[in-house]
Amino acid sequence: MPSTTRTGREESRPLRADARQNLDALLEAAKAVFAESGVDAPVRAIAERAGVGVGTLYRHFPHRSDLISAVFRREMDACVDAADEIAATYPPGEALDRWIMRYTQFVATKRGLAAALHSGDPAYEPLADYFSTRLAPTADRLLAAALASGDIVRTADGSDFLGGVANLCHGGGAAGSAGAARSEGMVRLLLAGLRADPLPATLT
Amino acid sequence: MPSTTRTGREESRPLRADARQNLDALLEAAKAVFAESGVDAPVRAIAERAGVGVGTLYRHFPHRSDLISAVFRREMDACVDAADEIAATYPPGEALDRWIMRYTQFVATKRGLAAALHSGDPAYEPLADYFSTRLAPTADRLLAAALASGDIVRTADGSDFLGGVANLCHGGGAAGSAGAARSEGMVRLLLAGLRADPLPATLT
Amino acid sequence: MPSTTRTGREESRPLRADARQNLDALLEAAKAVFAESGVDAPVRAIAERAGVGVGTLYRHFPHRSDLISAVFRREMDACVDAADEIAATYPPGEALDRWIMRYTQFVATKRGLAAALHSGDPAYEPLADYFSTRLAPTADRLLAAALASGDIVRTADGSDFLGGVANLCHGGGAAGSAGAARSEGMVRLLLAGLRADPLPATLT
Amino acid sequence: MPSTTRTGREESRPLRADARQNLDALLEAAKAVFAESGVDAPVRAIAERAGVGVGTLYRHFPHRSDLISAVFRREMDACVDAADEIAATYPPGEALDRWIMRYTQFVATKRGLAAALHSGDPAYEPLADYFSTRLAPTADRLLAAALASGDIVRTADGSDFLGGVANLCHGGGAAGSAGAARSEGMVRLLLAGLRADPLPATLT
DNA sequence: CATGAATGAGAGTTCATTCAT
DNA sequence: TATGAATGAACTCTCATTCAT
Repeated sequence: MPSTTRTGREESRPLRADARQNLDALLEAAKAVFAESGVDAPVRAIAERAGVGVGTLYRHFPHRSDLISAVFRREMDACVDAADEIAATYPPGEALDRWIMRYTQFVATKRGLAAALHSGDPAYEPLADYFSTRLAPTADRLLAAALASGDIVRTADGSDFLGGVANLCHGGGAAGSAGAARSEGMVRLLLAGLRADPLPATLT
Repeated sequence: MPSTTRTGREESRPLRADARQNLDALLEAAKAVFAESGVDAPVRAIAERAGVGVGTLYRHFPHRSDLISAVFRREMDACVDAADEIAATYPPGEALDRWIMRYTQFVATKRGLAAALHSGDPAYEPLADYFSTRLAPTADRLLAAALASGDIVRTADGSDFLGGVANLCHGGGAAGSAGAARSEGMVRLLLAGLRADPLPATLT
Repeated sequence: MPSTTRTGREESRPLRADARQNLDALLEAAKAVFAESGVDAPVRAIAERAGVGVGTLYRHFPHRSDLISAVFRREMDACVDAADEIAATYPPGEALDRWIMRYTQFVATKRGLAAALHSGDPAYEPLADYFSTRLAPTADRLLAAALASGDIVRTADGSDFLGGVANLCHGGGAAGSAGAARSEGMVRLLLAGLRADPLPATLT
Repeated sequence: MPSTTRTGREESRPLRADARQNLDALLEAAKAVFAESGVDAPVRAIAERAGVGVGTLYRHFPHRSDLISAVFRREMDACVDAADEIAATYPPGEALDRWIMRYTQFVATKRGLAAALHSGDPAYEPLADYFSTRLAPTADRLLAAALASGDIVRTADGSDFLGGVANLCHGGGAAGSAGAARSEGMVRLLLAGLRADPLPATLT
């Protein structure tokens, strides 16, 4: 990998201190701007918020998708990390519920995450891969545990389930607290669906 | 229902035959383009697809929201109309399920519908009103009937429920049939949630 | 002249009654719209105000300049006609002043008249010709009489003088009554200039 | 006076050399285009003439009025500066005449200046203010001096007088040298008006 | 003749991206 | 390396003019 291009994904050598600072500032700024205006927000808004020039942004993140990926990955990591603690603290069913709620917090400020993942744009494949590699298995694990314990009676693909939850949260963020409450209700209903038994033939 | 659907502002004078044709072509084109590229697609793309000049589009639909509203309203009408027949044919629970599935077909190609409804842009209020006036009561009715019959044991606000279903379907359309299958599974799970009993305290 | 094109300028045969009515309505509407929005006002605004379709406007006045000319000519005629009466009633100097003031009324609502006349666009030549043939000689006559009587001590080319007065009135109309008062003061000063004697060498 | 005239909003940081060049090119181009086609000339025409992209124009002058103001202000400054020298060289009456003639040179290529000033558009208030603050007092000063010396026997509001002179010059530029001569004659007549004594009651 | 629907060139404006400094 | 000025494609919208009805 040449030293001139760095996507923020692989780092071949330590960044200079100031470069590191800029990168952090950019990630913070991007997170905030994405939450406010969605992932299609003007590049300039992000650079300004980070206090750097747009050129610097492009140096670190040649494509918009690189920035999006980097931002979301950081938070995916935090979300995944929370799963262990939750699983250790609560019984399987409750752990599932609680982690999903934790996940909704992550997803709440990610306007456009689902759209990006499903856009078909190959630029987002790394992000989708990361999702599949980290978040989906976590969901699978919690689902399996809850099913094994009998806390739920039906399961779903972790990736699909998380995708659904993410979708349910969208618009919710935009519409203020009332929208958030609506979203939460729907997520609860989805979780309830895992406990419904028996099910009419229509839904099988 | 008369066969003439116009710009949303009822006019008393009949349209000229060619104008009527253009209007239909525009609605068809808009529907297709919206499905492909979302409701923010360039105006020109729609006009070109309809085989008319942009001026013609603007004559019929001065604001983008007028076009969006017109397109969506036509299909909302069809969707609502389907409810009566379904309700007359199937027992309440199954009727609910079937109608929701019918609704997912409507929603599948409506990228941006939810975003528009929640955008807060006053231009979309008529559309939101139409949703509240036509679709939401239909859902409420079917939910109430299913609850009364015992086919479901819990209910939800019709508007919220439809919003949730719509959200679950997004991206599904974009990701091809696999995505559609995923969406459908999640919608089924949401419908299952209405049948879950008892529920753990966490989800109450 | 073929019967299919009629510029409003020459009329080879009597117009049908309804055509005549439309033409009058158009001239009235154009006058009003020109006064409000200047001679570059949208064609449609004029047609709508006249209660006719734009096609009708174009039938009578194929070019914008035709309409402008027709409108202005009517009022030029009225203005010229007023000169006789004024000249018969007042001494030469006062007659000049009073007629110029009458002329300012005509010019006040003619935003863009001067611009049109000086645009160099050959389409306005007929209008300029009309101006030279009717208004300018009237001014020349009154100026000559006032000079002969000694009421003024210096004269100017009638066409130039009227052009100057017209220019002085512009912007005045736009700025409301305060602007009109300013314009009037400047016109008075110009008229005063005809009485200044002797003049410093610089101004000769 | 520093040689750097910018967008009208004073900025503390020095412009980059190339930016500075572009800015100058834009001002030159705008001046030329305004003179040729008036202040409503297409933005693109100005950018092209300056050899820059439209984006560059918008960067320096977000609103058309900013560009107009910048162009006109440069020349207003030059015109005002000329007054001191003229006043120091000639007797009051002649100084007035000569400066007004200098002013007509400024105004000759400013199609639309008066219209802009009187448009009522708040965007032009800064320009109008500049006019009132710089040009009008200069005229007032010269008028007062000439009146005090007896070179003229009547005065006028400096702002009104300059406005009148500006109006007299319009169209003059467009109509070539003949038009310019006509305009000049009228301006001389206006200046003569300040010397007319006594005046008939009609003009008082 | 009258109508007004359709056309499409053209104007304004934004913003992703490049690259000179 | 960092900056932000410059670029220009892309988009929205208006309106003069034509022509089918």
